[in-house]
Amino acid sequence: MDAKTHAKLETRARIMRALAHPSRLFMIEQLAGGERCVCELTEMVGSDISTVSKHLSILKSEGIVRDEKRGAQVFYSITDFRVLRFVRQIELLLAHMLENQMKAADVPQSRVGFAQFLRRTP
Amino acid sequence: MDAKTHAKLETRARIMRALAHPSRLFMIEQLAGGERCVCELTEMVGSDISTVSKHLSILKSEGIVRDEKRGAQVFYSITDFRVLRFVRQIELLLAHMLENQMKAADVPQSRVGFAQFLRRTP
DNA sequence: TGGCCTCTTGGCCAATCGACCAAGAACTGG
DNA sequence: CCAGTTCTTGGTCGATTGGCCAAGAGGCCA
Repeated sequence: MDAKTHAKLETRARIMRALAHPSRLFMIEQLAGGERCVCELTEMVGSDISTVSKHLSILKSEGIVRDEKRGAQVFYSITDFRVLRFVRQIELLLAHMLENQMKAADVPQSRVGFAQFLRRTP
Repeated sequence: MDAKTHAKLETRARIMRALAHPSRLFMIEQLAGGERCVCELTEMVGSDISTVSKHLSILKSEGIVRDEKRGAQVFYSITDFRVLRFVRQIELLLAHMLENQMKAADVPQSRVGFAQFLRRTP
């Protein structure tokens, strides 16, 4: 693995890591509906405000969100809504992977459809 | 944040976390070219074989790769190639976010194009 | 069988993460 | 100016991560 390749993968990994936390994903979903100040997000997430602030700074450091100070409040918003499409794709990915697992399981007579499987595992 | 929402986000986050490591992303890229046994991947990554094995088990536990034992070797392969498209999308995302940052920077006379910017920061 | 190869697992350790609290910076309104 | 609100930052602490080594399971072949 040469240095250039490693640098590129390191960058990819940093983005992934920034998105790899439920609270951060939650805030991104909330910001999909428009900008929010830190105290609003704190209320929604339910953690300490300092925790939320740090989560936001992680997202900001990766360029995923942008902040704008207005008075005493700081409003955060999504810089590129494509990131939203990106994180939501995981749902599709999961569905496909589940489907593959079903196939691999080699269910006799294929009596268990994917839809039924999904229904049974909420 | 209700329990159902949290569970869904937790799942998304787990996938992200599994992908949030340079070596794991590297192995996924390598597996794009077809199945590989652990020792081949170890050779490519350059870490200890036990480290590589653990990385693979993380990817496997999230259903991203599949393993098949043949003799003394264990061959890993990608379960759904959509995951490849997914991780590669980060490049596009990054490009768009950089572009946004350029706009936000409010460069006078817009003399610095995005392409030039990219060239200057390898 | 015995030695070799391949891989996984457990143990250990340093580094990082994520939570909260406390302190303080910055703005607002009385 | 002072009190109150909003937010960030530093500190601390337990949990998790990621690396290597050592041990052992399991397959292959002389």
